[in-house]
Amino acid sequence: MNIGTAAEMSGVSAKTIRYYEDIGLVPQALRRDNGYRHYEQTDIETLRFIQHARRLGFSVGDVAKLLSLWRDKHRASAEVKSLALRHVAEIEGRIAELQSMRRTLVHLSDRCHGDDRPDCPILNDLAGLGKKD
Amino acid sequence: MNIGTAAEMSGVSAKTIRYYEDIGLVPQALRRDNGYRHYEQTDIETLRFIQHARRLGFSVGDVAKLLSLWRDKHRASAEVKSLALRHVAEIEGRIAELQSMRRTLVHLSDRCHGDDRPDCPILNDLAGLGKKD
DNA sequence: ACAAACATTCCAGTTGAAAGTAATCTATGA
DNA sequence: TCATAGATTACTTTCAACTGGAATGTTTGT
Repeated sequence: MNIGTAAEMSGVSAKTIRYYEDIGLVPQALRRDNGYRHYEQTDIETLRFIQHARRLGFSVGDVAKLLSLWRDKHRASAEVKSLALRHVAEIEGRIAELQSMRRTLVHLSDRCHGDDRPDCPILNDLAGLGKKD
Repeated sequence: MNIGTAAEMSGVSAKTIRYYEDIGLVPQALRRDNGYRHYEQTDIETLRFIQHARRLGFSVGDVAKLLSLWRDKHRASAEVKSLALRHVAEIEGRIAELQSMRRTLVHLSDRCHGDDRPDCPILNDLAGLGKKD
């Protein structure tokens, strides 16, 4: 099949498939006589694998590692797990940061009247005038 | 004071202060005879305000709005609150995405032996072979 | 025969928020 | 006096992962 069909079947755009080939994430596709890239079912599976991993937030670099582990039938699952857990830790770090921001903002918003009055704890806090409750 | 001192006192790097001036987030600093930018205590307060808002994840664009609300002594706190709540909603959206990723990854990792065996539910799932429990 | 849909390569641009680099000028302290 | 530190402007580069567009070639359908 051609790249367009591969794109549709994998959920990875044609543009992105070429890009992945470019950066070496996927091997160079075989070419037909007309120069068109040619894809098999196994290529689609690879692209889907990539797509799933990307949706789970793995970086392209991590996806490359996961792909190579996937292809290595003798890999130790420990390696995969460790990569996944490192990623989980990173995600948790980002969540913690965001939650901390959220807590502060919610707290400040709760104490802001949100009406016509100019008095606003949110601005006061940003200005460093926040008083502790 | 010079830009270096202002940077130190505000927590915003000199480079970034110039950048903020460049994009109009802060007004152009007054210049001394030697061409050096000159900062007063009030400028530091502004920079700190910006720094705090940035740390809470507000975009530079939002910070500009917050700054102008801060300067407007007659603003309605409702406007500030609405901006903050919109930002909270955005943060919550990002948190939800990350949590969904995390849940999936933790679930998969839990079922991965993480030893020498090659069998790995994480890779199986990425490959689309995940079985539901 | 001809248009449309699809393919190719190659180069550039996008996003946001800075940080890096270079060349030059000014100030400060031993 | 000279080294060093800090300042200036003006560009360029970074990060990540694509995306857009131009110019051109190929296939498919009517």
